[in-house]
Amino acid sequence: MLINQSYMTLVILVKLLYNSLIYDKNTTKKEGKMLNKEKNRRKTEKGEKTKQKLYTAAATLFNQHDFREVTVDRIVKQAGVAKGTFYIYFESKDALIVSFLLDYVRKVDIDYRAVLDSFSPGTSSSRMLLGLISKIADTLTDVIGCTSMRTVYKLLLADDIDTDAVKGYNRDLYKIFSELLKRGIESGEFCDTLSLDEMARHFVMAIRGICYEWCIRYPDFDLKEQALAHFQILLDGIKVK
Amino acid sequence: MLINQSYMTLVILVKLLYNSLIYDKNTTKKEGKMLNKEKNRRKTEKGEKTKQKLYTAAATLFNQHDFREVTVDRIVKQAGVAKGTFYIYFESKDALIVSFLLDYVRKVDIDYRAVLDSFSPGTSSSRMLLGLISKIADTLTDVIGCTSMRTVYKLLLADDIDTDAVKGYNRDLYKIFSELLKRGIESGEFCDTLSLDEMARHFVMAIRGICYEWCIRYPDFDLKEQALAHFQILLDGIKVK
DNA sequence: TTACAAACATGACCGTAGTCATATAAAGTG
DNA sequence: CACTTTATATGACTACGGTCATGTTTGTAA
Repeated sequence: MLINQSYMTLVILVKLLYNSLIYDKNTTKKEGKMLNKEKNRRKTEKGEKTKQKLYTAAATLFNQHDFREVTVDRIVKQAGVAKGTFYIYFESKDALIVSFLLDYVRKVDIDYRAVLDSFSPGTSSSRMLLGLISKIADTLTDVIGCTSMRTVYKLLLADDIDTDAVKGYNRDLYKIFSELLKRGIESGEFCDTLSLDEMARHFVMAIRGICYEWCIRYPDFDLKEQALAHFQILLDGIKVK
Repeated sequence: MLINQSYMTLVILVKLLYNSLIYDKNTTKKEGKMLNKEKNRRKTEKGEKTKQKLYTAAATLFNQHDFREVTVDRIVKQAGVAKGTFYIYFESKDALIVSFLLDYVRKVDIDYRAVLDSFSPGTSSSRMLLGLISKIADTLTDVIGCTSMRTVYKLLLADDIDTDAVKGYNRDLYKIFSELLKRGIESGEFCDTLSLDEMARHFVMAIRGICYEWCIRYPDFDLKEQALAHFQILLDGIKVK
């Protein structure tokens, strides 16, 4: 349902959506303590192995069933460990899902610059931006899928995610847009009444609004088509008249 | 926390967000059957009374505590009925929350036309639209509140909401935008490269994107300011050059 | 070796949303 | 009236996410 590796393209959008959303108990906890001698590596490795067992079990199940259908009990049973053990390595089921989605995204992630570079140098910034949007839409539709995005959006709204983590959640896409916008302003294509930062922020907001709409209206909503039309308006709004 | 009636303004946005999202088991079930003689009204009234007891109990608790803190057990205890009874009248706890929010919104809702009519006849459509956005932002910030909006957005993403219900969720705001856009096009202020329908759709999407951002970045996000800036861009994008 | 701390593991246990077989009472029907 | 149907009500029960006191293994240091 989720894995569909053949489609190679970029997934900036999703990546940024999870960025620093990941609060991996294990990693965080160890960061400060595991730089001891080599001796206790055996201890650590055992834990790491258990964590991996849990993760693998979960991943297997996630690929076969809906997130909701995969219970923690099933995961621990499949992994052959006790339930309590799960919570040694993962903050919550949600945290594991986020972790899983992030890993998945990493696999299909490629350098967005490759996409931008594929355009001939003379291409207008608008065109490049629309090209990027197009790619993102394709990836979301064909690789990530609506179900996963839904989960992401729900998790982002979860109360138990610390504010700081959320704040930096979209640095990446933000940066890309920022660069493209800068290019457009410098070439005199876009006007600079708004600061780069603000413009980029609005673009990120827009793309999330569209994605959200897609999530709740799926399948009666053509993400790519709507996204392109929407950004066309936004671009017209910032173009030099 | 939620009730703050002194602030009288419109809440189209939220209203539309729930519209037809409400699947009230009782009402739906009865619609086809309760048009019998007057005799069975006593039966119905008893049920209606129980439902009211539950609703009132829930409302009381919701006004004192967070939605999450108000458990179904607490509600039925306060109402003095058994747990199973709750599920006769409400599909789920979420459904009740949605119902509650909708009712709440109805209370603070006023005719949006009053707002639009408050502008002098010569006012540009852009200006009116921005005025509307401004009002909506105020209402969301001061009356509805971020917590409730968060809940709404989460519920919209819930898997167990039937697609049909979601589809028509934004008719109202859609209509308002549509009218304003029509006015703008007729006066030659906006260009008509896109159909009215599509333009309105994009506006609705935009406002939800901004609200979503507000929900996850709260309190470090000025909804009104950002919304106005965003719509300024969109308006520039559809203005006749 | 002994003692102790830290990592690792366990499963009984809890709170909560939601279900269901069962029961009762009211309304319709003949 | 008796009989059936249907709305109403119940609370024990299940499923699931998450917790915690307790126990076990492993590494370290006296």
